[in-house]
Amino acid sequence: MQRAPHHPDARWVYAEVSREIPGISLGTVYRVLASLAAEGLIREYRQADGPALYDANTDDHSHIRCRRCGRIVDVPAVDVPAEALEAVRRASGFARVDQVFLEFGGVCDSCMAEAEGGSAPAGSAGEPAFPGATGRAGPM
Amino acid sequence: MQRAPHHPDARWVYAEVSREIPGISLGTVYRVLASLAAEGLIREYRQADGPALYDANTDDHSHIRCRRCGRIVDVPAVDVPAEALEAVRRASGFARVDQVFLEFGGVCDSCMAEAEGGSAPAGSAGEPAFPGATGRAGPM
DNA sequence: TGCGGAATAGTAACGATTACTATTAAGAAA
DNA sequence: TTTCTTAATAGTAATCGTTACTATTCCGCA
Repeated sequence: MQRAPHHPDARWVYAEVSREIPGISLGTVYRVLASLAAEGLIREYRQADGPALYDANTDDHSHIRCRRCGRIVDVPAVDVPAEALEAVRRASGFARVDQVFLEFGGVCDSCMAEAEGGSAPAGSAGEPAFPGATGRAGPM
Repeated sequence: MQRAPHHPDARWVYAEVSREIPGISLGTVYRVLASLAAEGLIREYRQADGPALYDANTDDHSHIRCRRCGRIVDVPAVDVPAEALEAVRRASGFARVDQVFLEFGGVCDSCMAEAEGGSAPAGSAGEPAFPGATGRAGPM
Protein backbone atom coordinates (compact mmCIF):
# COMPACT_ATOMS: atom_id res chain seq x y z
CA MET A 1 0.00 0.00 0.00
CA GLN A 2 2.84 2.35 0.81
CA ARG A 3 4.11 2.21 -2.69
CA ALA A 4 0.73 2.54 -4.29
CA PRO A 5 0.72 5.19 -6.96
CA HIS A 6 -2.16 7.27 -5.76
CA HIS A 7 -5.47 5.81 -4.76
CA PRO A 8 -5.51 2.18 -5.77
CA ASP A 9 -8.60 0.07 -5.88
CA ALA A 10 -8.87 -3.53 -4.79
CA ARG A 11 -8.07 -4.89 -8.22
CA TRP A 12 -4.86 -2.93 -8.45
CA VAL A 13 -3.79 -4.14 -5.02
CA TYR A 14 -4.71 -7.64 -6.03
CA ALA A 15 -2.64 -7.46 -9.19
CA GLU A 16 0.28 -5.99 -7.30
CA VAL A 17 0.20 -8.42 -4.42
CA SER A 18 -0.24 -11.32 -6.80
CA ARG A 19 3.29 -10.80 -7.99
CA GLU A 20 4.61 -11.58 -4.53
CA ILE A 21 1.96 -14.01 -3.42
CA PRO A 22 0.92 -15.61 -6.67
CA GLY A 23 -2.05 -17.60 -5.45
CA ILE A 24 -3.80 -14.92 -3.45
CA SER A 25 -7.45 -14.38 -4.18
CA LEU A 26 -9.36 -11.19 -4.70
CA GLY A 27 -11.57 -12.07 -1.78
CA THR A 28 -8.58 -12.14 0.53
CA VAL A 29 -7.46 -8.76 -0.73
CA TYR A 30 -10.88 -7.31 -0.01
CA ARG A 31 -10.83 -8.84 3.44
CA VAL A 32 -7.37 -7.57 4.30
CA LEU A 33 -8.09 -4.10 2.99
CA ALA A 34 -11.28 -3.99 5.01
CA SER A 35 -9.49 -4.99 8.19
CA LEU A 36 -6.68 -2.51 7.57
CA ALA A 37 -9.30 0.16 7.16
CA ALA A 38 -11.02 -0.98 10.35
CA GLU A 39 -7.74 -0.61 12.21
CA GLY A 40 -7.27 2.86 10.77
CA LEU A 41 -4.09 2.02 8.93
CA ILE A 42 -5.56 2.93 5.60
CA ARG A 43 -8.64 4.77 4.60
CA GLU A 44 -11.41 3.39 2.47
CA TYR A 45 -12.86 5.83 0.04
CA ARG A 46 -16.07 4.68 -1.53
CA GLN A 47 -17.03 6.26 -4.76
CA ALA A 48 -20.55 6.55 -5.99
CA ASP A 49 -19.63 4.98 -9.27
CA GLY A 50 -16.64 2.80 -9.58
CA PRO A 51 -14.77 0.67 -7.14
CA ALA A 52 -13.77 1.70 -3.65
CA LEU A 53 -10.35 3.28 -3.44
CA TYR A 54 -7.89 2.79 -0.64
CA ASP A 55 -5.73 5.57 0.63
CA ALA A 56 -2.51 5.05 2.51
CA ASN A 57 -2.68 8.67 3.58
CA THR A 58 -4.67 8.63 6.80
CA ASP A 59 -4.16 12.31 7.51
CA ASP A 60 -7.15 14.52 7.55
CA HIS A 61 -7.58 15.53 3.95
CA SER A 62 -10.04 15.88 1.13
CA HIS A 63 -10.05 14.87 -2.48
CA ILE A 64 -10.56 16.61 -5.72
CA ARG A 65 -11.59 14.76 -8.78
CA CYS A 66 -11.20 15.67 -12.39
CA ARG A 67 -14.53 15.29 -14.07
CA ARG A 68 -12.93 14.50 -17.36
CA CYS A 69 -10.34 11.87 -16.58
CA GLY A 70 -11.45 10.83 -13.10
CA ARG A 71 -8.08 11.56 -11.58
CA ILE A 72 -8.16 12.03 -7.84
CA VAL A 73 -5.75 14.22 -5.95
CA ASP A 74 -5.37 14.88 -2.26
CA VAL A 75 -5.89 18.35 -0.94
CA PRO A 76 -5.50 19.62 2.61
CA ALA A 77 -8.51 19.38 4.84
CA VAL A 78 -10.97 22.19 4.53
CA ASP A 79 -12.41 23.29 7.80
CA VAL A 80 -16.15 23.47 8.17
CA PRO A 81 -16.87 25.85 11.02
CA ALA A 82 -18.74 24.55 14.03
CA GLU A 83 -21.51 27.06 13.54
CA ALA A 84 -22.24 25.57 10.13
CA LEU A 85 -22.61 22.17 11.76
CA GLU A 86 -24.87 23.70 14.35
CA ALA A 87 -26.99 25.24 11.63
CA VAL A 88 -27.26 21.87 9.96
CA ARG A 89 -28.25 20.32 13.26
CA ARG A 90 -30.99 22.84 13.77
CA ALA A 91 -32.29 22.54 10.24
CA SER A 92 -32.31 18.77 10.24
CA GLY A 93 -33.53 18.15 13.76
CA PHE A 94 -30.80 15.57 14.14
CA ALA A 95 -29.58 14.86 17.63
CA ARG A 96 -26.01 14.85 16.53
CA VAL A 97 -24.12 16.17 13.54
CA ASP A 98 -20.52 15.14 13.72
CA GLN A 99 -19.37 14.10 10.29
CA VAL A 100 -18.63 16.13 7.22
CA PHE A 101 -17.93 14.52 3.90
CA LEU A 102 -16.43 16.95 1.52
CA GLU A 103 -15.11 16.53 -1.94
CA PHE A 104 -14.26 18.83 -4.79
CA GLY A 105 -14.66 18.57 -8.51
CA GLY A 106 -13.02 20.35 -11.37
CA VAL A 107 -10.79 19.88 -14.35
CA CYS A 108 -7.17 18.97 -13.93
CA ASP A 109 -4.42 20.87 -15.70
CA SER A 110 -3.63 18.21 -18.26
CA CYS A 111 -7.27 17.73 -19.23
CA MET A 112 -7.67 21.47 -19.51
CA ALA A 113 -4.63 21.74 -21.73
CA GLU A 114 -5.92 18.94 -23.85
CA ALA A 115 -9.35 20.53 -24.14
CA GLU A 116 -7.94 23.88 -25.16
CA GLY A 117 -5.30 22.75 -27.55
CA GLY A 118 -6.94 19.61 -28.78
CA SER A 119 -9.74 18.93 -31.18
CA ALA A 120 -12.45 19.28 -28.59
CA PRO A 121 -14.61 22.41 -28.73
CA ALA A 122 -12.63 24.92 -26.76
CA GLY A 123 -15.39 26.58 -24.80
CA SER A 124 -16.76 24.08 -22.35
CA ALA A 125 -19.11 21.91 -24.32
CA GLY A 126 -18.61 18.23 -24.63
CA GLU A 127 -18.08 17.98 -20.96
CA PRO A 128 -20.02 15.20 -19.35
CA ALA A 129 -22.06 16.00 -16.29
CA PHE A 130 -20.45 14.82 -13.14
CA PRO A 131 -22.78 12.34 -11.50
CA GLY A 132 -20.13 11.43 -9.00
CA ALA A 133 -20.05 11.75 -5.31
CA THR A 134 -22.63 12.50 -2.83
CA GLY A 135 -24.26 15.63 -1.69
CA ARG A 136 -23.78 18.84 -3.39
CA ALA A 137 -23.65 22.41 -2.36
CA GLY A 138 -22.02 25.55 -3.41
CA PRO A 139 -20.97 26.74 -6.79
CA MET A 140 -21.46 24.64 -9.81
CA MET B 1 -41.97 12.10 -8.11
CA GLN B 2 -43.74 15.06 -6.58
CA ARG B 3 -45.49 12.85 -4.11
CA ALA B 4 -42.44 10.82 -3.26
CA PRO B 5 -41.95 10.51 0.47
CA HIS B 6 -38.40 11.70 0.74
CA HIS B 7 -35.65 10.47 -1.48
CA PRO B 8 -36.96 7.52 -3.41
CA ASP B 9 -34.81 5.11 -5.30
CA ALA B 10 -35.56 3.62 -8.67
CA ARG B 11 -37.29 0.56 -7.18
CA TRP B 12 -39.67 2.67 -5.17
CA VAL B 13 -40.53 4.73 -8.22
CA TYR B 14 -40.96 1.56 -10.18
CA ALA B 15 -43.32 0.07 -7.60
CA GLU B 16 -45.29 3.28 -7.41
CA VAL B 17 -45.58 3.83 -11.13
CA SER B 18 -46.46 0.18 -11.66
CA ARG B 19 -49.77 0.80 -9.94
CA GLU B 20 -50.76 3.22 -12.66
CA ILE B 21 -48.89 1.68 -15.54
CA PRO B 22 -48.93 -1.98 -14.63
CA GLY B 23 -46.61 -3.31 -17.32
CA ILE B 24 -43.82 -0.78 -17.02
CA SER B 25 -40.34 -2.14 -16.67
CA LEU B 26 -37.58 -1.19 -14.31
CA GLY B 27 -35.37 -0.33 -17.23
CA THR B 28 -37.85 2.25 -18.43
CA VAL B 29 -37.97 3.78 -14.98
CA TYR B 30 -34.21 4.08 -14.94
CA ARG B 31 -34.24 5.63 -18.36
CA VAL B 32 -36.95 8.15 -17.53
CA LEU B 33 -35.32 9.11 -14.26
CA ALA B 34 -32.01 9.58 -16.01
CA SER B 35 -33.54 11.83 -18.62
CA LEU B 36 -35.45 13.84 -16.02
CA ALA B 37 -32.18 14.32 -14.21
CA ALA B 38 -30.47 15.33 -17.44
CA GLU B 39 -33.14 17.98 -17.96
CA GLY B 40 -32.64 19.22 -14.44
CA LEU B 41 -36.17 18.43 -13.32
CA ILE B 42 -34.98 16.12 -10.62
CA ARG B 43 -31.64 15.52 -9.07
CA GLU B 44 -29.83 12.25 -9.02
CA TYR B 45 -28.03 11.51 -5.82
CA ARG B 46 -25.64 8.63 -6.03
CA GLN B 47 -24.72 6.95 -2.84
CA ALA B 48 -21.49 5.10 -2.34
CA ASP B 49 -23.34 2.08 -1.06
CA GLY B 50 -26.91 1.49 -1.97
CA PRO B 51 -29.00 2.56 -4.88
CA ALA B 52 -29.08 6.02 -6.38
CA LEU B 53 -31.73 8.25 -4.92
CA TYR B 54 -33.77 10.80 -6.80
CA ASP B 55 -34.68 14.12 -5.37
CA ALA B 56 -37.58 16.23 -6.55
CA ASN B 57 -36.05 19.14 -4.70
CA THR B 58 -33.74 20.76 -7.22
CA ASP B 59 -32.88 23.69 -5.00
CA ASP B 60 -29.32 24.05 -3.91
CA HIS B 61 -29.13 21.98 -0.77
CA SER B 62 -27.15 19.36 1.07
CA HIS B 63 -28.04 16.17 2.81
CA ILE B 64 -27.48 14.74 6.21
CA ARG B 65 -27.58 11.06 6.78
CA CYS B 66 -28.20 9.14 9.96
CA ARG B 67 -25.48 6.59 10.37
CA ARG B 68 -27.76 4.27 12.27
CA CYS B 69 -30.91 4.10 10.18
CA GLY B 70 -29.66 5.59 6.94
CA ARG B 71 -32.36 8.24 6.88
CA ILE B 72 -31.55 11.19 4.67
CA VAL B 73 -32.80 14.69 5.30
CA ASP B 74 -32.38 17.86 3.31
CA VAL B 75 -30.55 20.76 4.83
CA PRO B 76 -29.96 24.21 3.39
CA ALA B 77 -26.87 24.68 1.29
CA VAL B 78 -23.74 25.37 3.22
CA ASP B 79 -21.55 27.92 1.61
CA VAL B 80 -17.94 27.08 0.94
CA PRO B 81 -16.06 30.35 0.61
CA ALA B 82 -14.35 31.10 -2.64
CA GLU B 83 -11.01 31.38 -0.93
CA ALA B 84 -11.30 27.77 0.19
CA LEU B 85 -11.85 26.76 -3.41
CA GLU B 86 -8.89 28.83 -4.41
CA ALA B 87 -6.77 27.11 -1.78
CA VAL B 88 -7.89 23.76 -3.13
CA ARG B 89 -7.03 24.87 -6.62
CA ARG B 90 -3.57 25.90 -5.58
CA ALA B 91 -2.93 22.75 -3.59
CA SER B 92 -4.16 20.44 -6.31
CA GLY B 93 -2.77 22.22 -9.31
CA PHE B 94 -6.11 21.79 -11.03
CA ALA B 95 -6.98 24.27 -13.71
CA ARG B 96 -10.51 24.60 -12.44
CA VAL B 97 -12.22 23.87 -9.17
CA ASP B 98 -15.90 24.51 -9.51
CA GLN B 99 -17.78 21.77 -7.73
CA VAL B 100 -18.22 21.03 -4.07
CA PHE B 101 -19.85 17.88 -2.86
CA LEU B 102 -20.80 18.20 0.72
CA GLU B 103 -22.70 15.88 2.96
CA PHE B 104 -23.17 15.55 6.67
CA GLY B 105 -23.43 12.58 8.95
CA GLY B 106 -24.86 12.15 12.39
CA VAL B 107 -27.56 10.46 14.39
CA CYS B 108 -31.17 11.40 13.94
CA ASP B 109 -33.41 12.20 16.87
CA SER B 110 -35.36 8.98 16.82
CA CYS B 111 -32.28 6.80 16.64
CA MET B 112 -30.75 8.74 19.45
CA ALA B 113 -33.87 8.33 21.58
CA GLU B 114 -33.92 4.65 20.81
CA ALA B 115 -30.26 4.29 21.70
CA GLU B 116 -30.73 6.06 25.00
CA GLY B 117 -34.02 4.66 26.17
CA GLY B 118 -34.12 1.40 24.35
CA SER B 119 -32.67 -1.99 24.98
CA ALA B 120 -29.31 -1.10 23.60
CA PRO B 121 -26.55 -0.65 26.17
CA ALA B 122 -27.21 2.85 27.37
CA GLY B 123 -23.69 4.14 27.46
CA SER B 124 -22.39 4.35 23.99
CA ALA B 125 -21.60 0.85 22.91
CA GLY B 126 -23.27 -0.32 19.78
CA GLU B 127 -22.35 2.91 18.16
CA PRO B 128 -19.16 3.02 16.19
CA ALA B 129 -16.57 5.35 17.59
CA PHE B 130 -16.91 8.93 16.54
CA PRO B 131 -14.31 10.47 14.42
CA GLY B 132 -13.40 14.02 15.19
CA ALA B 133 -16.14 16.23 16.44
CA THR B 134 -15.78 19.17 14.15
CA GLY B 135 -15.90 16.98 11.26
CA ARG B 136 -13.51 15.35 9.07
CA ALA B 137 -13.03 16.07 5.51
CA GLY B 138 -13.53 13.50 2.87
CA PRO B 139 -15.90 10.64 2.65
CA MET B 140 -15.05 7.87 5.05
C1' DT C 1 -52.94 -0.35 -45.43
C1' DG C 2 -48.26 -0.29 -45.14
C1' DC C 3 -44.03 2.13 -43.47
C1' DG C 4 -40.50 4.45 -40.52
C1' DG C 5 -39.16 5.68 -35.99
C1' DA C 6 -39.44 6.05 -31.31
C1' DA C 7 -40.49 4.01 -26.97
C1' DT C 8 -40.57 0.08 -24.45
C1' DA C 9 -40.61 -4.82 -22.04
C1' DG C 10 -38.00 -8.30 -20.91
C1' DT C 11 -33.96 -10.17 -20.10
C1' DA C 12 -29.06 -10.77 -20.36
C1' DA C 13 -24.82 -8.83 -19.09
C1' DC C 14 -21.76 -6.33 -16.15
C1' DG C 15 -18.81 -4.72 -12.33
C1' DA C 16 -18.08 -4.47 -7.51
C1' DT C 17 -18.61 -6.72 -3.52
C1' DT C 18 -19.99 -10.22 -0.21
C1' DA C 19 -21.14 -14.89 1.26
C1' DC C 20 -20.19 -19.50 1.47
C1' DT C 21 -17.65 -23.85 1.59
C1' DA C 22 -14.09 -26.95 1.22
C1' DT C 23 -9.23 -26.95 1.82
C1' DT C 24 -5.03 -25.77 3.75
C1' DA C 25 -1.83 -24.23 7.20
C1' DA C 26 -0.40 -23.53 11.94
C1' DG C 27 -0.17 -24.33 16.41
C1' DA C 28 -1.30 -26.62 20.80
C1' DA C 29 -2.02 -30.62 23.35
C1' DA C 30 -1.08 -35.41 24.20
C1' DT D 1 5.36 -37.49 16.29
C1' DT D 2 0.46 -37.72 15.94
C1' DT D 3 -3.93 -35.80 16.53
C1' DC D 4 -7.08 -32.11 17.34
C1' DT D 5 -8.56 -27.38 16.99
C1' DT D 6 -8.64 -23.03 15.12
C1' DA D 7 -7.98 -19.66 11.87
C1' DA D 8 -6.99 -18.16 7.30
C1' DT D 9 -7.70 -18.73 2.71
C1' DA D 10 -8.83 -19.97 -2.41
C1' DG D 11 -12.19 -20.46 -5.37
C1' DT D 12 -16.48 -19.76 -6.71
C1' DA D 13 -21.33 -18.68 -6.39
C1' DA D 14 -24.49 -15.29 -5.28
C1' DT D 15 -26.13 -10.58 -4.79
C1' DC D 16 -27.19 -5.91 -5.92
C1' DG D 17 -27.68 -1.89 -8.69
C1' DT D 18 -27.40 -0.60 -13.15
C1' DT D 19 -26.80 -0.68 -18.11
C1' DA D 20 -26.96 -2.84 -22.68
C1' DC D 21 -29.26 -5.21 -26.00
C1' DT D 22 -33.01 -7.02 -28.82
C1' DA D 23 -37.37 -8.03 -30.30
C1' DT D 24 -41.82 -6.13 -29.99
C1' DT D 25 -45.32 -2.74 -29.78
C1' DC D 26 -47.36 1.53 -30.74
C1' DC D 27 -48.07 5.77 -33.23
C1' DG D 28 -48.45 9.21 -36.83
C1' DC D 29 -48.47 9.70 -41.53
C1' DA D 30 -48.51 8.93 -46.43
